[in-house]
Amino acid sequence: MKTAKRKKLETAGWSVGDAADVLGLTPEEETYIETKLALAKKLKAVRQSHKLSQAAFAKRIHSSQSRVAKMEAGDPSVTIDLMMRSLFAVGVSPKQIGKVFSTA
Amino acid sequence: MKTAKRKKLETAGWSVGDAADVLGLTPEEETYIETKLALAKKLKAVRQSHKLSQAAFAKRIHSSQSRVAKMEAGDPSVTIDLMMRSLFAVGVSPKQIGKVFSTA
DNA sequence: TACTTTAATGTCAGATCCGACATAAATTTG
DNA sequence: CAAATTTATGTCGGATCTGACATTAAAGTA
Repeated sequence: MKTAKRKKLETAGWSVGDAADVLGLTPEEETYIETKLALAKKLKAVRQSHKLSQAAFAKRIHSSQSRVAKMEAGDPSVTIDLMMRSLFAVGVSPKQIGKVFSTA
Repeated sequence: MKTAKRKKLETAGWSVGDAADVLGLTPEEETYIETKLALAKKLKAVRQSHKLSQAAFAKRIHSSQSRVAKMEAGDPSVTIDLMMRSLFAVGVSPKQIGKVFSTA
């Protein structure tokens, strides 16, 4: 099943650059996952730079610890939408997010 | 109601830069909407550059004409997620999308 | 080591989103 | 102008996402 495949891929410890070439994912799926992982990384970096636990960060963005963990893991159950809204909520600008994509 | 307010704002012909200051939206809501409108604009530009009708474009991205119209209008019922996946589906790279954000 | 804090994983009900359809409005074309 | 094409708007069932909770695993501390 496709979702399972994705999950496996995402949680298996791939670094941001290399999710691409592995299994039968379409190019757009690969790109989507890479983008998500790049945002996940940014999210974690921002949280840590504020010296917040996942629980504290969750409170800040009106979410829950478990969902923050899933965001940072690039879990299939979280959307880019939520990640971007979370970044906005802690003051990261679209321009800064743009840089994340340029790196992806 | 908040959603209605958003809809009104988005469909009232605001240009990309100035959704910000109007009604009782939180800064992150404003940023979210601005980002969405920037993506909407990009989506329309890409579609037109390919000389495709919304219907033809929809077929290309496995969606429907009505949803494409809503995407290009920045309708509250569409997410940034869908817009980005649509852009990926027609070959726009994350880097190119990054530029869109830098402009937002 | 035991204790504390933090992070990861699974699940679920309610909320939101999506494609599709119908239909109306607008635009283009002949 | 009328016909054809394209775009806009409203709605809805099914699919997906979200916050919350429970539980476990891991990391830090005394």
